[in-house]
Amino acid sequence: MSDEGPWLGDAEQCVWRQWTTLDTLLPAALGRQLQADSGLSLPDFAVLVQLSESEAGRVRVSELGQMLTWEKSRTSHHLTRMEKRGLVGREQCPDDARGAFVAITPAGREAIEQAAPGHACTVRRLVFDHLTPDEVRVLGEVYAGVLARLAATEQS
Amino acid sequence: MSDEGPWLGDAEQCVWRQWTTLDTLLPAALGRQLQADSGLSLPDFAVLVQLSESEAGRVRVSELGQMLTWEKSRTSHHLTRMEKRGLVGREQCPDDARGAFVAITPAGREAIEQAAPGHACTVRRLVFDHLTPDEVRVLGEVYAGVLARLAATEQS
DNA sequence: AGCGTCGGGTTGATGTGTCAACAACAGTGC
DNA sequence: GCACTGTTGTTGACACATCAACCCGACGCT
Repeated sequence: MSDEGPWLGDAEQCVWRQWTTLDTLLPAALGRQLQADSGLSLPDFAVLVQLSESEAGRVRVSELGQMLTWEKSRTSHHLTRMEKRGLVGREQCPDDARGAFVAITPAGREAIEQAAPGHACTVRRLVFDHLTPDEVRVLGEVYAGVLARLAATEQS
Repeated sequence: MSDEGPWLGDAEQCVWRQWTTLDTLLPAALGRQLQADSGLSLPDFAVLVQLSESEAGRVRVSELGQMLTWEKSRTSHHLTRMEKRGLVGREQCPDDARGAFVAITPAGREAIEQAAPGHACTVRRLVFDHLTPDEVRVLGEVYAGVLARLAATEQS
């Protein structure tokens, strides 16, 4: 286990393939359900969650990017698409003339309120309903560790 | 836990956000390393792994799609891009005139042999080096369960 | 043979994500 | 005031992913 060569051990190899497969299939399945159910994509949903949880339903664009851990250009592009569909709107920032707010629109709020229960249910059905509290705890610890190492790598 | 409402519990909610964040950051980090190191993308690498592990370095296109759990059009589009860069080649199938083989080229083999150690090392550094065998085991069980439920959902 | 259906694979349109370059403003120091 | 630097956000070009539509050869039927 964890020997010197560059390669992964058998068990690790196996888990890693499951990991990448899941990375392909799970977002695809969740996205299809969400799309069919409410016309939202998974990224749309993530944006609307953050906005609807925020004070006055609006946040600075960069702040939204940090909450989602999205690159700034990804954020900008996606907001442009969502704005075109009337889910969010951009507003000027009084304090900082180069900045901007994104605000959820009534249509956006309605979309997410209609979409959320079904989405949460799908997540539970596919993932959490069959997990023990202990497994959830281990997942949380493992993910926290990987995220910490990622953060350490980024800033170097 | 796992009560009646459609929502996730606190611990589950937290793990789910970690999960989606990881889904954003981990492939991005791995992809950047791979790209900088060898000019390959993560999907390129996945294709080349399958091909280099296959007999004679070639497989049917649909078989490759199944190994990667990719949609057929994704497979086709990606092979077209890789073919343009000389990493793989398409060959006719003698048994079935509508079918096709993909084969790894010498350039493709060289690319993956040069890229693999660094990639494996990054995966170990970010993920596996800090995991106990027990955590790896739990991950495997959890992922297997989710994959099974996904498979069950697909065909319904 | 002729016909209908299925399956393998490609294509085009569109949505999504990344990088590099840029425009515009803020903050600091002179 | 003026340059310098850092930050906010947008844009364009390109890689990647999905869906629906399609082509064409295989297979089964009569």
